[in-house]
Amino acid sequence: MPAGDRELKATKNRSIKTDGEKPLGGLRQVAAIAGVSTATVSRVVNRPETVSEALRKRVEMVVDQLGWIPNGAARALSSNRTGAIGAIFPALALGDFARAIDAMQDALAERNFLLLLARSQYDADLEFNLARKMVERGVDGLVLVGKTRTEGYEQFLSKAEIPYVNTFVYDDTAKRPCIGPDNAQAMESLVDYLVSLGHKRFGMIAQTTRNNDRAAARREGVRTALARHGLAIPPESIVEGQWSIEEGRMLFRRIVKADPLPTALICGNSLLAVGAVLEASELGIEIPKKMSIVGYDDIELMAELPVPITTVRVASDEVGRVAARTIADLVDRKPHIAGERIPSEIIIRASTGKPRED
Amino acid sequence: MPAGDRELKATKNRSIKTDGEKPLGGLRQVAAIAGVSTATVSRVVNRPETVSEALRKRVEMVVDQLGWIPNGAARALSSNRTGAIGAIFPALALGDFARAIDAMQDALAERNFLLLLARSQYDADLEFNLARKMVERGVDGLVLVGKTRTEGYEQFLSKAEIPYVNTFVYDDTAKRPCIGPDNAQAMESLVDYLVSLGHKRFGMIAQTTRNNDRAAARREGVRTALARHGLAIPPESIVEGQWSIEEGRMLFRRIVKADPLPTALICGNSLLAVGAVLEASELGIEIPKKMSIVGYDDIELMAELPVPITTVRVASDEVGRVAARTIADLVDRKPHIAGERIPSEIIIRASTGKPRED
DNA sequence: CTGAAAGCGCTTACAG
DNA sequence: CTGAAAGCGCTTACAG
Repeated sequence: MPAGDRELKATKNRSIKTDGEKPLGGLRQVAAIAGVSTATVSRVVNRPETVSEALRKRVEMVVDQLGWIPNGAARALSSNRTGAIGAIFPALALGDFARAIDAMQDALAERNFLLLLARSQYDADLEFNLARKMVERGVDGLVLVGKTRTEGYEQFLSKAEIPYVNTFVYDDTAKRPCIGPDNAQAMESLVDYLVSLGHKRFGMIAQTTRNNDRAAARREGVRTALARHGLAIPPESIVEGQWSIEEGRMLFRRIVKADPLPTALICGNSLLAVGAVLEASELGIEIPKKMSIVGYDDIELMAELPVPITTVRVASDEVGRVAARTIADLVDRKPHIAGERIPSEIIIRASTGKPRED
Repeated sequence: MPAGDRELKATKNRSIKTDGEKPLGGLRQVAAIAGVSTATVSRVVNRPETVSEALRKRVEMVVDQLGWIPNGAARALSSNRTGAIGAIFPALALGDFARAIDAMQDALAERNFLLLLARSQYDADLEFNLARKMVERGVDGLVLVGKTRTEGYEQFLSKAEIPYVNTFVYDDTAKRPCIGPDNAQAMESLVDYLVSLGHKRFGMIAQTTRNNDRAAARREGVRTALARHGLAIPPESIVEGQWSIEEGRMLFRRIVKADPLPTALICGNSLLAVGAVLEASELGIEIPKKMSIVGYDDIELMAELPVPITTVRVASDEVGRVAARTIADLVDRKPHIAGERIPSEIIIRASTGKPRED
């Protein structure tokens, strides 16, 4: 019956049975074999509770037997929902981010979202680009880091009407939910702690603040707290790097050129602190006897070095969990929080102590 | 003209001008404003070279002005292509994987694919699940780690007709392209090197081989090479862990209970090696004078410790780059390689030397 | 080079 | 609880 086949192909295929040579495929085949409408199959898959027990079982059997996997594109096109959340992080392997990502993926899975990750390398253009691609490809929401972006980027996000949250920053005046520590406050506490030990001469190996409002806030926090105590870091005792041990070492060699030497050195992140401590030991500068050193972000290594390093620990897994919950709520149009200040604490280890007397 | 509106809505909307209150939106609106067909707009976006200069410019202006972003779901549904490659890694922050991921994302972007990442925590069920979700959501291809999977998983992949590559393993007999180092061979070389220094008593802090055929191959490589030299590791000198400094420390304490002490200790990965070296220094065991220690996978830290650690360095960025190229070729139905053996080398540092004489 | 129109595989009001 | 059918927003033979 070639003529019949033609017609099947040309008009909408309405046959219930699939005896022809053209396999139906997909949901329609499932419906045909189960002897139900495509609507019913769809309901069984998406809202099984709305379907009678008998039909549900029949359809589920056929689905299993055929190994049918719904076509996500078709589903997304008709439901206007992809089930995916995109997240763009500056880096995936840095301590804080890695912990947040792990927690976020699990939390999103519980809400039945798939997490799609990309890394932007602290490159604003690349981030914008990735966001465009993700939106274009189809994500229901976005998890971003920081709250500072170009106007074009902001406009794009609002024009695309895509929900998003800002992470690793906290700001209760922001338009979008911010979920993160109070970066400035965390550093102020750290400075207060050092001042309470008696330190007056500070140095800093800062993390570059380019495309990084968290680092900028932390730097500002240091400045504020010192000013509150009537202190300041002399220009020659501030250097700037990114995030590697090697850099920490190199910059530490610059720091020790200052005379008088700072008694306390604040490092902008964990790797810079590790580098500084390792270089100090190589130079025979005893830590903390000659100098106290602190970092930011707690990675395992900091606790394991011969001189464990005092640092700020952010509950990054909580950042990930709350971000997941919030973006899922936004997408599901459920009530959601306006933001959350994630706690951070100072982990005191052996790299800090009273200043030397000289 | 409410009746007109009704009709616009009920029948297919064919009006060229968009004066009604219902905005057209999307590609159709672009077409209407530019005064061309939707086919032309689609061509301008996807294959601009097939469209005349004049029309192309006109359409591009409208696209820019409207800020139109194509709907990925619709595009995927009609073109049967999503433009995304999914990658599932056991972890995203481990040295080798992190480097591969970075290189892969960039290489895929050049081929106009978006990389979507997920991490499986060395959990076979979770990985299968993530693969299902990715396929269901829509990816054109998959990058996986290792070559061992359950039959169900294999069947799913072939049934879904989704191209994929295996990474961090090399096997020229495998059905799918394998792109990675020869794990066994790498370890054999490392053992040969240690033997050439004169070592005869070995210990091992192995990485668990559960859901990890790379670790299994490396362990087998150690066994093979030792056997070739008529050597073997006594059971009490083999312990097993995952990948943390803390574990490396703890397991090292088990290793040093053996009598006689091994003169050379092989660690299954970088963090275990770091832990071992740090613990040795804490126990006052001089490295390499009392014991040589080696690791696998070269992370920055290994070069920066007081005693830099000899290890195997895999060109992981090359793994990422070649994997990207291969999966893109597969998806684009271009000629592709059958696999590639990625080079690895032994990086000799201060943690290895001649065995002690006792 | 360009357009008219079918169709990709689902979901979802709507009606019963 | 279930089904018939429209429609989601693109791409792509096909025809000119």
